[in-house]
Amino acid sequence: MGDKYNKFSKYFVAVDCVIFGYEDGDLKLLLYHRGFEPAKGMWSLMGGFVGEEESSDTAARRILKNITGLDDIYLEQVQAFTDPKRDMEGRVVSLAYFALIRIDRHKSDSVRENGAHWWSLKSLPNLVFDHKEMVEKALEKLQNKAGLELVGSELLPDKFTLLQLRLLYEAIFQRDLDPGNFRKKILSLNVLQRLCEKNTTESRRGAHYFKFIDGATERSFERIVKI
Amino acid sequence: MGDKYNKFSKYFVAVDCVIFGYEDGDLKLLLYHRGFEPAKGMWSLMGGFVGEEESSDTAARRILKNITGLDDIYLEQVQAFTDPKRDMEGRVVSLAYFALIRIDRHKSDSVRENGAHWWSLKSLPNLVFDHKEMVEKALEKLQNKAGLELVGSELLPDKFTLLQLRLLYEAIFQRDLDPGNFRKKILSLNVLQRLCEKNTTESRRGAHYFKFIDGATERSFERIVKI
DNA sequence: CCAAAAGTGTTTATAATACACCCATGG
DNA sequence: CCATGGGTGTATTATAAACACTTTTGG
Repeated sequence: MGDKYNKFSKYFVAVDCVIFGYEDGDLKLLLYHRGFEPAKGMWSLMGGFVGEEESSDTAARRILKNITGLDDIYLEQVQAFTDPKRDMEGRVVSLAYFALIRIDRHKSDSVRENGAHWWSLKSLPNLVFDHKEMVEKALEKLQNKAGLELVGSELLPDKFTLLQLRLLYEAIFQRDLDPGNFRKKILSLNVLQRLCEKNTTESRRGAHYFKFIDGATERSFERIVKI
Repeated sequence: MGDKYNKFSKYFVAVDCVIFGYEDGDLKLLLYHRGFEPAKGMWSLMGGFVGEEESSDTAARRILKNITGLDDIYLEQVQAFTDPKRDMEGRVVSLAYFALIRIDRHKSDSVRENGAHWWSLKSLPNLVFDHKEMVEKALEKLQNKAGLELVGSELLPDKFTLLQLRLLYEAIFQRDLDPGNFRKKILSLNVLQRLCEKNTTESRRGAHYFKFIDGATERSFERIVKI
């Protein structure tokens, strides 16, 4: 490489992952207890520095793999955070990502070893630096995505009831949705297949399980939740 | 500052601006002829490196001010481009921004001095590096914004006809819009004020000029163009 | 029996779309 | 007088939202 840019400054470049999971009717975030300075002992997003041979996407995947053991995680860039004073230990430009994780699949022991913990979105602890702002922007992005296509395959188990799917959407949009209208809307997308099996633990009558039809284009081009 | 991060690598951090303008019924991009290596002589977005005391937002504003002489430019971050090989001259992480410029206001002599030129979005030249991808992502963001709130005050002159506004929207969404329906939709937002003056140069009958009502919340919370 | 979710159907309100039609006027 | 955009009105269709009602079953 040449030296054309040598008069300009270089900075650390990090990624921070806003990791969404869904469990017990609650949208959750995977946070960890920082084991190093600065801000040692405080709660923070999962992050790390971008290596010389990798893009930020690759770095984010590497970090998620380390923590959760998962390879095929849905990942989307949120935005860059670049305030010169955002990290008191040095000039760090951080690229926020959001990830969707199926909690039932990830390696929970690896998560625990890393001092990580799932926190309900409704009661987050104080976060270091500008991580709270990252969470807010990531939630906006998630709402945007979920409003245009059916998420769920990235967050729910293989089979799930429409109640579970609706509760997920209510958690994402943080408001109630009409059960009847939601059911009709979702089924009209033709991306779910009803299974014969029923879930009898969450209602007396029992609700059919559904699964995503393989290969059904999830991007339905119809608005699922009006924004 | 400490030395906690010293084992990690540092990279150049740049911003590249996708500068939209509107003129003669055409959505245009301000590009410039690179005067330095690498890729000297090719067309490129306006860009520059982020300084030690500034955020990337500030850097983008500084660059836009240098080129156009304008201070109050609408600016939004698009996304980070981080491929390790995206710039052959060194590891440069670039943050793409999109800007909306009123061509009638900017300092055209300063633009010319910088070797810059307005190109119609319909016939762009080949761009260096990943700048074409930046333009595509920026247009997506612009469509998203324009679909949810009335842009125009950032791109059109102080007074304009509804024909001009519709042509702007058709340029942004790259499809035709029904004149009657567009008019009703726009006027129902109650953010435009009809002036007594008429424009008689673009139609025989003459069309009323409109202007944006000061302080009218532009974010109308109604969808202007369905996506 | 009753509460609670499952599942279906109906009604109303609102928004998107298509398009007809008259107006004004420069060439 | 006529082509062109200005401007208004209306019919049709699609979608969102509200909500009534019936079914099922464990406690």
